[in-house]
Amino acid sequence: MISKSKNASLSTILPVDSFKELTAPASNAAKRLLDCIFEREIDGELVRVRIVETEAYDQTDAASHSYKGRSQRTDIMFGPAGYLYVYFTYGMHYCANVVVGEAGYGAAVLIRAVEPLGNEGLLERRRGGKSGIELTNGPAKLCQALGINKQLNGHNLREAPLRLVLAPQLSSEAIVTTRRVGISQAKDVLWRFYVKDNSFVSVK
DNA sequence: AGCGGGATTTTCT
DNA sequence: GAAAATCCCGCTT
Repeated sequence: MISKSKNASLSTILPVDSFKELTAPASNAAKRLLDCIFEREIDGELVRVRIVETEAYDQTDAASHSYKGRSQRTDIMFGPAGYLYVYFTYGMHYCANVVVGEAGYGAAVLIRAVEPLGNEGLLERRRGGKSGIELTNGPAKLCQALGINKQLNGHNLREAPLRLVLAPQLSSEAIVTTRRVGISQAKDVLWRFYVKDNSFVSVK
């Protein structure tokens, strides 16, 4: 039971929701998420990975699932920041996004690549024997490696079995900005970001 | 090293 | 009915 102190201010008692830093536009949050950590519990084991490549998608952007408004599929994108949006694509693959921005604004950041921080044996098994950068250097690859599927759509990233832990903002000199991958609308928008010189980045 | 096709389901027109 | 925020394999240079 937490008792209320007479003297302590409210801000020292209540935990700060760090996900409020994931503000719109989605491009802002996409840069903010570089270098941040996912902690995934799977098969009773813990795997930590570092985000090294992201893409921004928001409702002002023709390439975004949220562009044409809320639907059954995109509903989670219009919720508050800090939840997972998982979609299925090309008949085979899942892709993972972090919902960003205020509730009511449809925005999310696609996680395109992560760098494993230990326990790579588990990832290798889930990836059918692949190893090294092939474990997680693509949006569907990292979902397979981390066991992310539609069951985790709408998951709160403050909770097990998949937590997002924010790291300090990466310096702008360490971030490369480019066009997004695999889209046909809004091709020239520079909303893809990755950690400079990181070998896990999917497309250089 | 680069190109082409197949896998296979959700979503919207 | 077609396209899709992809990946992998096999064939050709």
